[in-house]
Amino acid sequence: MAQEKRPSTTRRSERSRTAILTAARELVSEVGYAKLTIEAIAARAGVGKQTIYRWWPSKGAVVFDSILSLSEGADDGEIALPDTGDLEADLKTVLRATVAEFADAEFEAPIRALHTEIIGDPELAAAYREKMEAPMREAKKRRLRSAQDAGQLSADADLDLVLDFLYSPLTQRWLTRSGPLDEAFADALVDATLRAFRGS
Amino acid sequence: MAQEKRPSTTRRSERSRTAILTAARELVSEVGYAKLTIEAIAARAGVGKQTIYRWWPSKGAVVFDSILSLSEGADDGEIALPDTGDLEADLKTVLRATVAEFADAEFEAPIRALHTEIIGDPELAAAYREKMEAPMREAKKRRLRSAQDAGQLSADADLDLVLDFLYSPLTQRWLTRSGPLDEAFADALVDATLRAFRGS
Amino acid sequence: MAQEKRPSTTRRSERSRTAILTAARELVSEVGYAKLTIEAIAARAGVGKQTIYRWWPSKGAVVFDSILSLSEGADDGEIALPDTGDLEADLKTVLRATVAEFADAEFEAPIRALHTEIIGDPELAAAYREKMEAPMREAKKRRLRSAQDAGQLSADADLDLVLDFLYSPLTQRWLTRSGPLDEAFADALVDATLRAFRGS
Amino acid sequence: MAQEKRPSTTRRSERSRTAILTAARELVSEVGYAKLTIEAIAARAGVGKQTIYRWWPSKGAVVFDSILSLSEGADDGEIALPDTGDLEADLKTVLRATVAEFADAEFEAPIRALHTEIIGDPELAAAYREKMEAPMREAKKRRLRSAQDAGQLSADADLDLVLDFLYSPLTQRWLTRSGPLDEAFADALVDATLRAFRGS
DNA sequence: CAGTAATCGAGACGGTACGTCATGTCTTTGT
DNA sequence: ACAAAGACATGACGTACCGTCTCGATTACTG
Repeated sequence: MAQEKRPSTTRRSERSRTAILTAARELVSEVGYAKLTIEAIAARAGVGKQTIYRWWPSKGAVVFDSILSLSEGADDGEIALPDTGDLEADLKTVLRATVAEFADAEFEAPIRALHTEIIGDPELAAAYREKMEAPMREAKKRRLRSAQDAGQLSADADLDLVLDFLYSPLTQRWLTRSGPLDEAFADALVDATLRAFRGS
Repeated sequence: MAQEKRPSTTRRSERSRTAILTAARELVSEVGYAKLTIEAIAARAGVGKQTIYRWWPSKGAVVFDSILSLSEGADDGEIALPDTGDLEADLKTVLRATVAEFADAEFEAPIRALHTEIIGDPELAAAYREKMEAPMREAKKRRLRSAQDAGQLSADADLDLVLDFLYSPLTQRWLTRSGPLDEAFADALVDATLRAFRGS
Repeated sequence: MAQEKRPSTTRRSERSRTAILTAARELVSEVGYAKLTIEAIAARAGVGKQTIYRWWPSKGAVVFDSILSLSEGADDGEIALPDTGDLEADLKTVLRATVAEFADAEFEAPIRALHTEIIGDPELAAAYREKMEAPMREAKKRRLRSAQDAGQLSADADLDLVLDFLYSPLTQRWLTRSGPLDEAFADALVDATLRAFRGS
Repeated sequence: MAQEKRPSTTRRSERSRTAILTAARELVSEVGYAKLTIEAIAARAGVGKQTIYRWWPSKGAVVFDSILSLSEGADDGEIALPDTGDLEADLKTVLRATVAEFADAEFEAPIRALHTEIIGDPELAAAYREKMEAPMREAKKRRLRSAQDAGQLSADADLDLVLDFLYSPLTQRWLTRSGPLDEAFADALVDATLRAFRGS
């Protein structure tokens, strides 16, 4: 819960915390991030506004935690990407899955909201990278390293760069709705990326 | 001015229009997009609020026009990227220039503001693509086509995809501040992209 | 309207002003001054809170004006007390009327509210004296002067002191509910006061 | 301590009680009654809010007790007004003392606060009369009775009315700041009152 | 002298109202 | 006829207190 300043003397109500996070998630989906208000979250959660202000510094932080709380518990263990030995196939599977996620309004709305806020709030951006992006990025790198060991990827490839090539165009299209976001696109990204970083 | 609903009877005060656009640009730089208000723009411009509401549908549209007005007149003629015959060198020149732009707070702030709004406003996003991105994209494609003719780029390369590879990682890093944005990064993007789409 | 800071450029909505004053009067009677809130007044009047804050500096000022507005128009002409030639009878008539007013909850509540605020707000107290008490006090003094001319009251009696004797015990009993407030009391006040200030 | 509902099993912390009363007195003088808050009293007294709510029913009750506690111990014995045999002189002495009290901000502020609350709270008003006013009023009546015995005051004078004449104008002026509150005024009140109730 | 129960400081809680700010519309005034 | 000025109803902001409610930690009576 990087965004919260939890004091040591935690007399905090777990019931309220959960209700707030749930309300935030629901409301983002229903009215969108721009029209989301602290008052509406408080009302929906059956909570005083002060209880939100006491524990979160901003609307963005609440939404951040509301998303984070979805994957709670799961992130204790390490995330693992499929590893069938066939890098191309595995990457296409993963990117197609990402494409599917971006097509699901339920998942998409809160994350889009988060990205809106991230652009203007460096602190929130840092928290996002640390708590949400980093674990996934590490998992992906593990898969790529395995590919390097198998000679499917150049041994000296900059893995961060590889991931940028795979995911940035996807994310960009999703955020700006600048083009079709389908499996063909995902596949094309994998193909081109592998051409660029294939082992000699 | 795609965002404005200019009536046929244009009795519009050019003085006010300019003052509003200038005030908007200044204020975005000074206080950021999130804290930008119509009232502040009107006050700074010495203009009634109604004069803004009469001609622009939203805060985003004003900012959009305020950016657009910077490059006014220039967009009549065609933009042309350098073409020395050396694709790699030319692309690195161009991407390094983009990196430099993103480092200049004066230029960066309003465009960052615009991106914030674009994420949540599909209409504004379309206007952005049509009025601001498309001309640049076309110019870039012309340069790439020239490279295809010269055999420096695969003849069947999807040029939109090539541009995505070149620019998406750059834009993504800039927006999310997720890593250093320097010339080395620009060069690496060019190198990898060319590896992926080099003519056989 | 001593409490309002009416600017010269009065673009003020008379409809709103009246609605606010009426709502204030009603609410004081209904819930009492202590539980009266600006928000409730605004809601009842169908008015934005800002419209109240724009024109009145405090809750007390609104209530003050709401009372004042009752007697509006009437205070242009001079108020006159009955003058039958019989001072004792006339004073008893007037004091009995005051007693009756204090017994009427509709009239009593707002004035009691005003007194609560007056104790703690010297500025409001001054406005009260100037706008509401002074005209009545003058009218009473005129009657007393007529009595002096008729030799029913000592020529050198301090008329302010006479009025204090007549009204202070009445007001005090009313405010603190420290004793019965009836016609007998009113009569006793007149009798004793006349004994003290009767012409030799 | 009429306002407290002291249980038989008094486990109550005398230290806390005193700290609360002292804090209340100080704060009324510092910020005035209207801006006095339970939270501020608790904070200043180094006491939990509940400790106040446990023992007092209202803010007014705390202030009431805070004033009452000043004169603690003294009220066991009977209060006696000076009795030199000269009623006029004695009354002037006493009323001048009252005038002096009202001029002392330290004494005046809490009592003014109390009066504010008394106007709107009949229960508190009753407690005030019983615990604070009654003993003084009795003492004053004893002095007046002594004057009746000495023939300085009409034998059938209503002593409560006499006291109203002496004190109401004084209290009224003090509360509403409607005029100068000086020794001349005190003397004038005594003179007029004695004229009204002098023995034939 | 231990057990136990009420009281204590502390402060989180669901609320209400505060006074301010900005929205987008409407009205007045000056030019 | 416009535009500046700005009042208006609306509604969210973030803060201050309300009175209630846990929390341990004293504390002082009782068994």
